[in-house]
Amino acid sequence: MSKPEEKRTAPPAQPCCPALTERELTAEEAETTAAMFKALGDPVRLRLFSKVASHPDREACVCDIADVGVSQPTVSHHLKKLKEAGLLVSERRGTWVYYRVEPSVLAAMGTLLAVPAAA
Amino acid sequence: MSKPEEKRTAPPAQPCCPALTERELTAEEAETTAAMFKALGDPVRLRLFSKVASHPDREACVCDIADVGVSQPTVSHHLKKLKEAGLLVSERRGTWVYYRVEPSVLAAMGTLLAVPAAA
DNA sequence: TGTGAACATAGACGTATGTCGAAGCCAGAG
DNA sequence: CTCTGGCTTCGACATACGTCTATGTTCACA
Repeated sequence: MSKPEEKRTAPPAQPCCPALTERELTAEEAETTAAMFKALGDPVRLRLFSKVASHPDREACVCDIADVGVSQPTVSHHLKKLKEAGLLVSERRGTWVYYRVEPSVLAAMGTLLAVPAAA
Repeated sequence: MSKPEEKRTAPPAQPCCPALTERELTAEEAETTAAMFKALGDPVRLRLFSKVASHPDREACVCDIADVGVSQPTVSHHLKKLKEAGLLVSERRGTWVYYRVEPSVLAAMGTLLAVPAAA
């Protein structure tokens, strides 16, 4: 524990993987992808994400979404996690900070869960 | 039509939700839905799930998927979690136990992440 | 320049989670 | 019945996680 490990703030948002039903994921793919699912795996984070995602232009000021039943620092903490997972990006505009969803990542996850018509 | 359902600690997520971009989730919806994402939020579990999902007929014997770098009891533990989340169902056939994906749940999650063309 | 508002960071604390080895259960073969 | 192989459960442990309060930082405006 010596060097400050830097967390990814840039989206890994590649066409990361095929549909889960197509072929099994490699250990590496699983690591990356699981991180995204994990980010949405908390009720508070999921609500925050859906609040941002359902806002006009899919972006929202923190002050507009902060009412989720936990303290303000906790909200900030969760938004940071979502950002680190590449699901949101943030931008400061004067007094306020806006969070916006990364559509490519959303699409990638959708693809991952796509289930072919074959039954 | 209706067959005896097995016990789950997490309720089925059939009617669970609209797309995340459509409207914000209620606290209750978020709770249910987050549980599913959480289940896929671990690399080992995600690999196990993709192994089952990519097998013929989307089902596989434990012995076919157990090679994910952790001990066998740990594999069993993770499969149980996936089952509790409603993502897999299991069935014993003689000596072996088979796990199968629940397609409806997969589809529900896909819908959740669907991104409208609203750009 | 000072003050207040909006967010972020730091540190602490209790609980949940992932992992293992050992032991238990169940079904098939002798 | 006994033995053996496949899988689950049990008990224990270290770490990660979510939450809080207190404190920082950055901006707008008088």
